[in-house]
Amino acid sequence: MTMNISEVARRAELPTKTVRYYDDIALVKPNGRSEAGYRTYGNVELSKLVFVRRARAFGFTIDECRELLGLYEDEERNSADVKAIASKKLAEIEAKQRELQLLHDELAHVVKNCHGDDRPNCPIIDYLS
Amino acid sequence: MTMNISEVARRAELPTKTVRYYDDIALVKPNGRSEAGYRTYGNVELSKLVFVRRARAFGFTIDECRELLGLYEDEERNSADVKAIASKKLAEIEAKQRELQLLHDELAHVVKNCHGDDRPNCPIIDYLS
DNA sequence: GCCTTACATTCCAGCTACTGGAACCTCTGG
DNA sequence: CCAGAGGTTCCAGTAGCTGGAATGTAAGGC
Repeated sequence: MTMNISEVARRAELPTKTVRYYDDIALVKPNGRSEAGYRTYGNVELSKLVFVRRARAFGFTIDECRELLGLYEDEERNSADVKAIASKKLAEIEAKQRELQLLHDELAHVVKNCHGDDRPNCPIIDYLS
Repeated sequence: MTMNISEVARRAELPTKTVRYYDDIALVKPNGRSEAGYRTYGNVELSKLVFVRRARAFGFTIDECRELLGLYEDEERNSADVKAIASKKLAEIEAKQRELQLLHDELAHVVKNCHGDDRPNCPIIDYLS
């Protein structure tokens, strides 16, 4: 399964520009180049791109993504290290889940309590103050 | 309850630099200035800052935050509009929740399946490929 | 074989959302 | 009155893309 940049980008749900940028900064490298110099990608690279997209969407920095990808790549690293880093990131994600729930609830409150007709003065204003 | 910038920043869990920046771009304005020109903040501004911090942490842009804050502020806007915008954002947040769960599960898989001793070769490598 | 169209390349400029630092002013306690 | 903490503005720099120009290449129709 070998793909050009636009196909891997489409599947990873990332702009091609971003995929090219991730190559430039050596975050996710193509698995090779064609005769003409086109980047080629396989399924492993696709998985990494999807993973990075998700991690980036939740505020992990590029360097943190590098660290997270390292979990999959560095077979030399012993698995106690892997487990320690992954556990730390997992705790961060769980904290993010709780915060996201709070944001969700705040907005749900708006949706639930605004009557949805044309009367002005949404009750959320009192709620916030 | 009136606060200086450092106190409101501490409570909102934002850097003072960022709070000052949000004033500059007119996202969250202080409720006034002291004699000496110090920014002053009340509870409403604090709530807004917390709300913005959460929204920003999940990839909403500054302009989207402006729109979301508008839900609380614009008493002229009829509540059908408010409800429509809030519902749209709520759907986005729910999509983010599902994506975050996927990221969580992927990492949990690492934590669960890496034996956590010093044997190399974490099984996640096979899982990804 | 050539033309068109779509897609690829590099490079460089610009944008968003901060972030650090300099130079300076002000409030507070000893 | 002075030190130190915390406030101000302004300007420069960073992270992570993102758009555009100039150019090269693969694939199907005439």
